[in-house]
Order: sequence, then structure tokens, then C-alpha cells
Amino acid sequence: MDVKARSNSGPNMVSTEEEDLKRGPWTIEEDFKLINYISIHGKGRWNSLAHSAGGREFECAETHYPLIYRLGRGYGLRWLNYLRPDVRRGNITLEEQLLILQLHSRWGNRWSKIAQYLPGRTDNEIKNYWRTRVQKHAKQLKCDVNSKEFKDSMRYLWMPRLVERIQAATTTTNTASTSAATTSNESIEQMLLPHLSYYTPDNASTAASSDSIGTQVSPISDSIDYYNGVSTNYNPNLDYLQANLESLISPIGSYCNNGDGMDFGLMELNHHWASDGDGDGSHNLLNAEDFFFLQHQFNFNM
DNA sequence: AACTCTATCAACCGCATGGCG
DNA sequence: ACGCCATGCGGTTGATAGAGT
Repeated sequence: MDVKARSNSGPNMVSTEEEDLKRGPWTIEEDFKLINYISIHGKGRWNSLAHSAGGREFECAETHYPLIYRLGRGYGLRWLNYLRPDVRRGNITLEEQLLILQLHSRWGNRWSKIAQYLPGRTDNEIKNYWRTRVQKHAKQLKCDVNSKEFKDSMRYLWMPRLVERIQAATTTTNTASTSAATTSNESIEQMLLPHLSYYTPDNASTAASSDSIGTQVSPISDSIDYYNGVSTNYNPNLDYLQANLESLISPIGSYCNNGDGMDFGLMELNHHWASDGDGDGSHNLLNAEDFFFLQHQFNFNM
């Protein structure tokens, strides 16, 4: 268990005139006690739990485990974000990244709503991911994360690239093991297809204002074929994308950098842009390949 | 080895909302 | 209708680890 646990004593223990609350990181002992308490009483009723703690350490009548008094919602937060059995830990996968981008483009900072579509992920985790990863890229591009330009670059560049990378990863798995890849393919398709829709000027506002998702679905392979330049099937949405892609890629250097022009040379030197250092690139929206893709498109449109 | 800087994420806080008497 | 309370939600903070110098 990755617990940054420390002693109950020290600066985390605050004692004020009005409250005698424990704050700061939870200890393993506290987690254990809380789990035991929930196993007896069930979840919820956090405030009654806090009140029964009576301002200081107390002993639960059923479990005989002492609990430290914290704010009631602190118990709920700890359970929701860390202790509940179905919580997922570890890196945000490519599929999850794509979902987050897609859902955020529609709902904005409604983290709890977005979290509903990522089983096991908490709103807090998604929020942290957005603030640390996505906003970091916006900062590097010198554009506002809420700007239309940044959102467009996500929709028309980064999300299709993520789809491509997911598909590439799936294909690799396919080669290695057909049976395993079948399962993988199904899970990815099941997870993404209902949520993937391509924006056009006609549906963008509707989609943005709608709470339902996946009203317009295009096969993943279509977007990939388009980006590989081998698209054979006519798709009006993709046609719109094609028409707009070049105009979107080219201005990215101009409207995202205060008008000075994008310095891809500097970006290339920036390891945070092209690589997250752990080799798999799963932490980043764009890997090195994506960067060269962008660079190529940028130069092509010069 | 020591120090500084940066990224990450758990936890906290204030406000909003809904349920209930 | 009103007030109180519990909980949910999103923004922010601070501790920590790891990278860089």
C-alpha cells in the first residue's frame, strides 16, 4: 500500500479552542479502523461517525478500535478516494486519457460526472490529472487551457492521435496473441465507441450542451485511416476534419504563443513535451511521435 | 552528498445542494 | 417557507518523491 503515513503526533495534530481535529495524511492504523467501522456500520453517516468520536480518540463499541476525530467528510473522502475496494490506482491509461479529454470537452470541470465514466477513478484523481498533465501542456503551448484554440487542438489533433496510439497498441497485442487481442479490442471498442463523436460546426454546440454522449459515432478506424492518408470511405465528418485540420495545425503556432510563432526547436528540447521519462509515454498527451507529427504538419503549412 | 527545483497527489476548505423536520 | 444538517463538488494547499545541479 502506497501510504505516505506518518506519526499521529507532530504538526498534523492541531489543537484549537473550538476544535480538536486530526488533520493531514491518514495512517495505516486509521485506515484499518475506518474500514472496520464501515464493515460494521456501512458507509455514509460520516458526520455521525465524526460526532461520535467526540473530539478526540474514542473506541468504537462494536470493533473496539479507537478512531481519531476528523471532520466528518474527511472520513467519506478517505473512503471514496482511497479505501473503497473498487478504486483503481496507477497510471491513467491511453483509453482513460481519451475519455477524459472527450468528456471534459463536453462538460468542462465537472469532475465527478467525468469520473462516472471511468470506473474506479475518482473525481479527485481526474482533476489532478487534468491540472498536472493537461494544463501543463497548455502552459507549454503558452495558451489558455480554456481557450477555443487549445480545445480545438485537443479535439482535432490530440484525441485522434490518442485513438491511433490505442489502436496501434491493440494491433501489437493482436500480433502477439490473437485471443488476448480479441478481448482487448472488444474492451477498447466497448469503452470508446459510445463516447466518440466527431464535432462539426453543426453538432458542436449541441453536443457541448447535451448531457448525453455518443450521439454521433464514427468508427475509430476511420480517423486512423485519415491520419494515415489511406482513407477510402467518404465521411462528411472526416471531410470536415480534413478541411479544418490544416488550418488548425498551422495556426497552433501562432495563436498559442502570443503571436511570436511556435518554437518547435525549443519544444523538442523540452523533455516534458516529448517524453515523460518512464518510457511508455502514457503520462503524456503527446509522445515523441506525436511531436514529430505536429512538427511535420507545421512545417508543411509554412 | 547536499541542496534546489519541480511534479504529483492526498487531503483540506468553502460553497452549493438536497433532504428533512 | 424556513432553518438545520449532511453530503457532494470543485478549487486549492502542502507534503513528499524524484530529478537536476
